[in-house]
Amino acid sequence: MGWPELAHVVLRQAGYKPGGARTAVIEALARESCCLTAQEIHDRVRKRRTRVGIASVYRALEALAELGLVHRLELRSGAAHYEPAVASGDHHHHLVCDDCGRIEAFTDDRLERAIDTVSRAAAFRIDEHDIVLRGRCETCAA
Amino acid sequence: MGWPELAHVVLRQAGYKPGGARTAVIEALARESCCLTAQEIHDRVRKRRTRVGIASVYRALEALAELGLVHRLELRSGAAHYEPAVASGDHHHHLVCDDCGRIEAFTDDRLERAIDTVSRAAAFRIDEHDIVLRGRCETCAA
DNA sequence: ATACGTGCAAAGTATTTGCAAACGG
DNA sequence: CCGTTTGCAAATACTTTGCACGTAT
Repeated sequence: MGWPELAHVVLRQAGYKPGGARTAVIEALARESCCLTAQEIHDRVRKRRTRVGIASVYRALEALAELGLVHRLELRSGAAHYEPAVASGDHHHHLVCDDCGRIEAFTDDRLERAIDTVSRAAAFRIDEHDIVLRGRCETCAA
Repeated sequence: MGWPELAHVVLRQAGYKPGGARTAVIEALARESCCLTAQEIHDRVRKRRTRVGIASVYRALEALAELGLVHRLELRSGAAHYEPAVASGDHHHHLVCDDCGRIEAFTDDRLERAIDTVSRAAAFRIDEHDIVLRGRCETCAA
């Protein structure tokens, strides 16, 4: 089962009824699986379906984030970024260029294990983690 | 040399002239070294010095962040949080309760080493990293 | 004297909310 | 039918900016 199907199942189980706007948001997220802002999602959705309000995009993203289906990232660019939260496999984190804003994904097992250990030892019941490395990309460093 | 003194030296070297508002912001940050919002800093500064504009607080924080003297954290609470960036020693990260918003600091050497390794291997020239673990605090988990 | 720092008010931007109409079961 | 979802517009919250005045060198 792909992520969009999973999203629909989980939403239904949580008592949400299917609606055009939310479905379109899910499809847009599935199509480009990394770091879209609400505006970017809105733009993409509008290309396929006219008359979609940005408020509906925000509402859809809020519901999806609440259910753990999308991951919300604060990358300091002013607007939040959203991406599908995949159960396992391509769990990743981000590099951000402070100069040009370029965003790149990376994965690292050792880092992940260290995070797991800390999470288990913590007083909080941890169920999510955000890691962002900042600096300059190859181009901007030159 | 403590952090406030360091901040003044670095600011002067960068061409900034001393001014009352910025000095007050530095003192406020030094007094409570973890996670204050611009509003909270403004409130604290006003208790000691009347007639300080929130704009000056933001301007001071921007200058300090630019010079690497304060660390800016996006914790999803709506407002950004700021804290002194200490060279070494008590470099730390944060646990955030998604329910009540409680913020707690933690440190972990193994995690830090893993981050260092990833940073060195990355294509970007990394000079900063943000790590946030999210979940429920002891109280809210119950 | 000159340029930078500051307070205030206004503007800007991302996000949320209220409400009536459209929609789906 | 009935409650949920949606689009639109207005409201909100945080942050930035413009400008005249104060302040330090």
